[in-house]
Amino acid sequence: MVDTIHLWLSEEAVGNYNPTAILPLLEHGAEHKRNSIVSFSGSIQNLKVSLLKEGVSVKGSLPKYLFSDNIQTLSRSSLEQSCEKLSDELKMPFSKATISRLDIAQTFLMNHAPETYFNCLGESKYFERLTQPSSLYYQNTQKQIVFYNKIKEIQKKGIKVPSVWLNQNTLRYEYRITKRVSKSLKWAHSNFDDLFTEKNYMDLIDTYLMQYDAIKKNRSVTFNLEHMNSPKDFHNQILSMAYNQLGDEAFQMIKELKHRKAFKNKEYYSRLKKEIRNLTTSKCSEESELIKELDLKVLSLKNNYR
DNA sequence: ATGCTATAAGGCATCGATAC
DNA sequence: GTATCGATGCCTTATAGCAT
Repeated sequence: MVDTIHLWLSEEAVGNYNPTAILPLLEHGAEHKRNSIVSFSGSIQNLKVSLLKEGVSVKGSLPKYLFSDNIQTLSRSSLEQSCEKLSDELKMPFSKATISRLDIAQTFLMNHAPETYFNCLGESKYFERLTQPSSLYYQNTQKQIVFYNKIKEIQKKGIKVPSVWLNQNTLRYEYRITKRVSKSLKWAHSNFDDLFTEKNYMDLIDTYLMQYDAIKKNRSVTFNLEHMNSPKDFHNQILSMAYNQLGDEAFQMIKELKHRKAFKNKEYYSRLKKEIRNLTTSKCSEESELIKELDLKVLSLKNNYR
């Protein structure tokens, strides 16, 4: 579940903080001097560590740190284990470190090539959708959602593909909170040890699933006599087909209308959009097989609670 | 169906500190 | 020195809920 993390442990939280004593514990240790301010940097395994006068910053992937790859995702107990390992190796209490970035991620084995699923994943409120050749991004200033081909990414980095993934379609879905972690999760604070409680761990999974859910899924619309019981149904199906054909264009048009202040009241724009959403997700449209498969696989994470 | 309002979420400006 | 990053508080916007 949890992949990359950024931790900050302030000098007060450490107690007897002495950067020079910790430096020998790091690999590739180096000293930096700028404007007569001295700091140190180095790493333990894959984690990048900076020792500053004000405190310690640690950045990197926790499952890689604990298991040397991020195929496995961290359970709640292994999260706690990674904290103990880190605290042990650096001899500092990292359970009280604050989290400044948190990535929740999972790799799914799919029936088709990862890229084929991108088209079914439409807009998401508050995010800008950006397509790349082998990845799909949703961005705003504090969060990021990414879908990508995990094997391709591994190969790009020149790492050997793990045997369990050979010849598999690996779709990775990541949800990254890059700013204001505690606010985003609605927690009073976001220290490392806040991740270990059952409630919070479940929060992470819920948030991850909710973000997936919030992405509008593109459906295929076909004229369907089954659900046609009134003239209104007929109209609605025709409308729904038209909107489906327009795709995102309809929403762009509403944006433009809004820019021109075309409607009398500001809430009309969101209501119109909601109407369109309802229409295009109604009975007369059909969920694609691809989305059904992805839905099933992502939502099955609920079973991995705890 | 239409209008008003509260709420919640992200954006933006700013500040202080770090990185280069 | 300047560019960048993270935290914070306030502002703006989208939307849901309620009332007409």
